[in-house]
Amino acid sequence: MKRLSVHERVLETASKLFYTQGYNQTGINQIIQEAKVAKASMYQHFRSKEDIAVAYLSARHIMWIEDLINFVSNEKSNTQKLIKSFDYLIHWLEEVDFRGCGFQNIFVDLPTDNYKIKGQVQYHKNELRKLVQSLIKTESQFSTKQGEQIGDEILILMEGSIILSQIQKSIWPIQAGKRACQKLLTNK
Amino acid sequence: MKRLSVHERVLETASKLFYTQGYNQTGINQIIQEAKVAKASMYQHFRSKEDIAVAYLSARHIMWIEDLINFVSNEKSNTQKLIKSFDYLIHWLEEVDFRGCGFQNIFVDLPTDNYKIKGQVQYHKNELRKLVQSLIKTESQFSTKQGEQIGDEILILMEGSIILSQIQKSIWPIQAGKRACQKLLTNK
Amino acid sequence: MKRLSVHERVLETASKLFYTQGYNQTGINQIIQEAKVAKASMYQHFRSKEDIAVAYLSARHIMWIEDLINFVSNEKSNTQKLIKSFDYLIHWLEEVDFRGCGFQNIFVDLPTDNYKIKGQVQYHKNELRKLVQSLIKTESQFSTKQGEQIGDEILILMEGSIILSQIQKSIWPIQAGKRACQKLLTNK
Amino acid sequence: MKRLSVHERVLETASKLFYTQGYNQTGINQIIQEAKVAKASMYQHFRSKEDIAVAYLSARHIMWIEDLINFVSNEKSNTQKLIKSFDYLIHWLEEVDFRGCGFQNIFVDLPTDNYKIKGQVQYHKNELRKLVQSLIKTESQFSTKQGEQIGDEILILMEGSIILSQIQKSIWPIQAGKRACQKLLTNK
DNA sequence: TATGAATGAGCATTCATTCAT
DNA sequence: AATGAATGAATGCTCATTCAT
Repeated sequence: MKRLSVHERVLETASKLFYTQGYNQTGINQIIQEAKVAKASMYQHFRSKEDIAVAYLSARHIMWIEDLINFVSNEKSNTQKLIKSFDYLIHWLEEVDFRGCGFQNIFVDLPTDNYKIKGQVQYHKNELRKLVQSLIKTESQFSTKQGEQIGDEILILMEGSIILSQIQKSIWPIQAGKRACQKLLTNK
Repeated sequence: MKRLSVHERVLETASKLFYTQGYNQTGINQIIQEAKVAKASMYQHFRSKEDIAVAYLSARHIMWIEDLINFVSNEKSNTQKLIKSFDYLIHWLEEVDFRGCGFQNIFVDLPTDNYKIKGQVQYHKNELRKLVQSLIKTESQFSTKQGEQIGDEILILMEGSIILSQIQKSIWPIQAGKRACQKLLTNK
Repeated sequence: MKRLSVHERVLETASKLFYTQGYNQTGINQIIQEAKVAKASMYQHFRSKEDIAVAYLSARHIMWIEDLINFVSNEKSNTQKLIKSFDYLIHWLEEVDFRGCGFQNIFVDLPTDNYKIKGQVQYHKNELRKLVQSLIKTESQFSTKQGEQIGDEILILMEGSIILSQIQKSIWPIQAGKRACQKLLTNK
Repeated sequence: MKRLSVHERVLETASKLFYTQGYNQTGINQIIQEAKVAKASMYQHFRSKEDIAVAYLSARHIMWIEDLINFVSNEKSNTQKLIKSFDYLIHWLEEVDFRGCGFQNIFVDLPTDNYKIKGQVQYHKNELRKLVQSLIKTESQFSTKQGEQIGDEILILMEGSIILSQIQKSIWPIQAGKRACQKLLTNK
């Protein structure tokens, strides 16, 4: 009566655990136990714990960006979409009890030379940067240069909102981020 | 010819290692080895690894805030001091090869119930918040409410600058933070 | 476009690996991977890793003895053939970078009760013994008893030459064996 | 009521197991279980299984050479001592049920790049070579060159006797070795 | 106060083999 | 005849902590 494949169950379970408990706090044993999979079965699908993390981040990237785009899709202007992005953060982070960004979280307590996982994180943040910049660029009130700069500034607000809301377990940092975003986009 | 006490040597070594390698990446054995202290001696001064972390964060808080205040002390206005704060971030993070914020870093991959360490981090970020707000408040151009809000927005910029410069191993996120800070402080 | 059967490919691959890497150093997975055979297919042809080893030794025995006989076939007398045997050892062991005797090698780090494999090794060494003795027996200068004894002595020299050349990764032990063989055969 | 230290118990147990079962057949778990030592205690005394093997070989070398010298010490001439050496092999190998040479045995099924252990084996065999040659050299009937050569030939006989007696689980290979040794030493 | 020795529980990973199709 | 998926048991090793002196 198993509906999901081993691969799916492992990835799903690991994703949940990596995100909610942290990467270092999650052992292989817990993953296979909760995924109801034999250890060797798991290792047939993933070469290492690191590889599971890469798959987790890869999938999370796609979903997260998709959800964000979806969440702001009803806004008329790109300016409004950017501002609405902070409502997305609120919506998301409240739901997960302010567990913060899975990408940030996994990045900061990794051995220095773990390039695979770190690379995934960098890729995700780069893609987010591109997305934000693409939304800005079409706004006629900014020059290309101005647009790029404001894009980065909004990115910083997003990252800061996420990490501080996690530490303070509160919504206010995201609200502050949103306010600042509005000011940057509307005050020329 | 040991000049420092056991307590000091452990704390100093652990601090360096926790910050540069990460908390979970640093084992008790490495600490005592590099501190040249017997294991049981260490445990006589610190009940647990967790306790060392608390002491580390406690000391780091004082130093960090002090350094920041010091760095901006030559600026004439508080507005200038706030903007200069981002130069402090640049100065500091370049020096440590963009290792990010020791408080953020330790917070995000901890067992859920580790309130001691998490509390220290929250305390530090709260104190930073107070500091920023105190600098804003005396600026006559803002109402109390406005000042509090802008303070939080700048805080978000700081946190975002730090974490993103860590992920991207680059200075640009801090520069973006600084630009945004300037806009927020000067555009009313 | 597979030219060889599953059975052949497994046996060939395993033989190469067992000999060059060692039996315990070679896993089933490496065998099936390099043989490009599905695991279950392999197990349809061989009940166990042990069985593959038996087949490997069995085939190796035939080939090795054949090669030896061939190598010395141009010598006129049996005495000359026996001495030439040591040149065979040199020729062979240099080629395989002094990897030693596949039979000796597999014998010595096996579970005590692995009679199947050990039996194959014993069989091979017995056949070699018979071969050496048969070459001696027709030499008129020795009595039957003398011949048997000298045969065993030469056998010892062969075994010692092989194992010591492996440990020392050098040709000199085989040369010493050859010298001793000559003395035994010519000094009555 | 433990009379032996952890270090001693581990080394003693491991030595027994490595020799009687083989290196690859012996797991860390069996060692600590039989030595009645906690795993982490063991790892405080030995960095790795490999290191235990090195210590085992190192101790075994000293003991084995000592025993050999002792066994032949009553013989009058060095020639007699060399011949008596084969009685030592018989005495020893019968006692251990023809388990062969611990050095040979560990050498042949090791990963190619295990230089630490292989180095110990080479060292041991080199020392044995020196010992045999030193016994030969003082025998006036041989020139230096002749002595060196005969020394190596006897060495080959020893190695061959040991490995073949192990495979055949019999005394005859050692007796053959002894006979050949006698011939080499007495027939000029 | 200081310490070397010891520990149990846990880590990620690999093993040869079998099952279901 | 052939195979991809799955498995339980074992591998060597590291963890933060405590004990005995």
